[in-house]
Amino acid sequence: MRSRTRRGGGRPTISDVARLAGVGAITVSRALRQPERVSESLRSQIERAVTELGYVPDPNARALASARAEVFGVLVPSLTNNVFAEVVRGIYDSLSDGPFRVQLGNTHYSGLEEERLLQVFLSQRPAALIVSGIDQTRTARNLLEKADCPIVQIMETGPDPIDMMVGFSHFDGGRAATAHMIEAGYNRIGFLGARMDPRSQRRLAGYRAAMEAAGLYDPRLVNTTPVPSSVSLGRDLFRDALAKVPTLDGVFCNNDDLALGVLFECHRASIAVPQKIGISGFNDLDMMQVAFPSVTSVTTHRYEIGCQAVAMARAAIAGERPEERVVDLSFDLKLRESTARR
Amino acid sequence: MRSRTRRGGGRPTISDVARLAGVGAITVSRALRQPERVSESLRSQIERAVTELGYVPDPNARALASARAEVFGVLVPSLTNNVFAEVVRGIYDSLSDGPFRVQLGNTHYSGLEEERLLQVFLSQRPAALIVSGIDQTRTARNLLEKADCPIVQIMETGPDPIDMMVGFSHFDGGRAATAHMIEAGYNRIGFLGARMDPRSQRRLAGYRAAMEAAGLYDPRLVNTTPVPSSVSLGRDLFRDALAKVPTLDGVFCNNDDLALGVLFECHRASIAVPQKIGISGFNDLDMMQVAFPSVTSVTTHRYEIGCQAVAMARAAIAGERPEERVVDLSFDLKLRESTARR
DNA sequence: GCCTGGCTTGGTAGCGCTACCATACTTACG
DNA sequence: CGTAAGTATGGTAGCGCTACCAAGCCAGGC
Repeated sequence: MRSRTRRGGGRPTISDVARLAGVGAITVSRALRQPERVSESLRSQIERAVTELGYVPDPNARALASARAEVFGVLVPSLTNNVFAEVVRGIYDSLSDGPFRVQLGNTHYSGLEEERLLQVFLSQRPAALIVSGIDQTRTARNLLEKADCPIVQIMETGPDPIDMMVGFSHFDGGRAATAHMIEAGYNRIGFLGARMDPRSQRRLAGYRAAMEAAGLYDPRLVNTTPVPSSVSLGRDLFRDALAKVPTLDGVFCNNDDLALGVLFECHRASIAVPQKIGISGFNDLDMMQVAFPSVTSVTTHRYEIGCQAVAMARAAIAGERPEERVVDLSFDLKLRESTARR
Repeated sequence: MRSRTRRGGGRPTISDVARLAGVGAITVSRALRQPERVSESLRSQIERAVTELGYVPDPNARALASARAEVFGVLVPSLTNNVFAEVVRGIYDSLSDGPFRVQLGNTHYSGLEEERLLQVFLSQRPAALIVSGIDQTRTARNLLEKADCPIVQIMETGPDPIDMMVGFSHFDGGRAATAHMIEAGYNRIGFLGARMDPRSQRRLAGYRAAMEAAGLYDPRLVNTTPVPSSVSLGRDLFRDALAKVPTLDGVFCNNDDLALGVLFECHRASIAVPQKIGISGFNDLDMMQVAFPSVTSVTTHRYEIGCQAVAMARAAIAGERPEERVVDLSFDLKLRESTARR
């Protein structure tokens, strides 16, 4: 184990390549990083030597020498939440054609954990940082402002970006879905919310704005819990809501998991959807349009958020900082059977 | 942008700490990595200096000097598949108390991509490697065998581990679910499979074994596609299966997404579950027990697989290589309403 | 013919850390 | 009291790479 033979286990180094190609080490370095700055003939010689030796540059040595690691630090609050999984997938896919690696951190929705991970990430001098949300703690924000690399805040847009932002308005999403339900003829629309992170809070605020605008707001309609979201939680929250407000005729759910739980519970209790109860979700997972009845939801462009964040960061790294520092990718309200009362 | 002021932007180095604490740099290094080898008094002096300067070691310099990065390389075929998301979560959670970072790679179910990522990961000299599946290409296997770090193959068990293994038998899982359906009185049980990666193939083999043992196997019952799994695909495959074999009275689905699609389609087409059609899934996502009717599925201990893989790798790094190199975490068949024909 | 400026190439000196060895000081033992 | 075998600390020499600067070469303009 860990044989620690000095000389790194015999892996070829840049000097080995240089010797074989009959050039200086620095020329090999250049040929690999900026091929256009090396003459055609030397370049092909070097390429041959690289292939022959199976040379792969050591990213650690590279990072140390250049005081910059080819790493994108990515901080998300959850690894299993499909929304963030999609964002992360977008990031990975967008980065796969370049030299950059991804360093993924799971904050578990904790500001403290975010600060800790930021410290760890920053110690590597990443090429860019992508962080979720716009509600960083004071300390985290300070760390980010001092970091000399591009920063992209994702998932939400808002005023006062640290550097760049890609997302959409959760408030508007919540309001649009709720307004649609009101228009569809529902009056006693409950709000079901799990976890209640800042984005959930803003969806709730959007719900409230729509309800108040229609003169329908009633705090007894709001059902939230700090517990993480799940399908079973959706069922439970719905049962509670119905017990508390028997006249309930619709629910706007914080996310699709909850909405699915509501839908199943309606099936089980033989509550007609959309006649007796209307259901709207948030995020528009694939299953929402397959469900029976299909479920109204707010499509969020999460994969695209990941791609866009990477694109902006890469532009900034290349010195072409985008003019628009805040990009709003918006959302689409998908109207489906679950709210088609009339 | 990338100011590249030599001297790394003024971050304190180990020498700064050493100077402030009035000790040698190497003693600081030791105090941080093996505190027990430094005297009480010096240690507290050093700790004070570290705090005062806000010193954070540079992992790149550390990796370069010690020829070993404190990184766990993790290769999974998908980031959005809940199964792997859970595994990855287990890995992250288990690693969060130590010095190790995680380097995650998405192979997109491609052997070639796996080889490429392995090259990239290996160039960092990771502390350990966790790879999904047991069907690595010849090249990938060679790379792994030559890598001088612990290797854990996860998700499946099988003969001939490269180093260590944690998983379960997909064949047995598929057979158990199918056998249960047969016992429950279903005869014309279809197999619905998406993606058909090696693990899906083995679940199919398990299905086939159970069907053949009962004298019920009929190739026309098998419906597979290389297309990635989704709820809508489950619906489509089910429709096809039913069109092809109108006497179909049950389906064993490759995974829960497909099963959910089948369930919704049954609702939509007013096909009674479990009377007319029995449904069994695989993986047991949270929603399966909430669904109406609740859906029989095979619980796989994916979070635990991640934890166990890390535990074994860490033991190996510490020189305490576990005696059992192959750990089978098995599965649980959860019998629910969707197969309760009688 | 000489100088200027652009291009290509190479040498030197680290980046921040740790492996290895050396040194001082201690304790145990004959 | 001398020696062996620890224990605690420090110095030196890199790890493999790149930033910075220097140098050589050519073309073009005076």
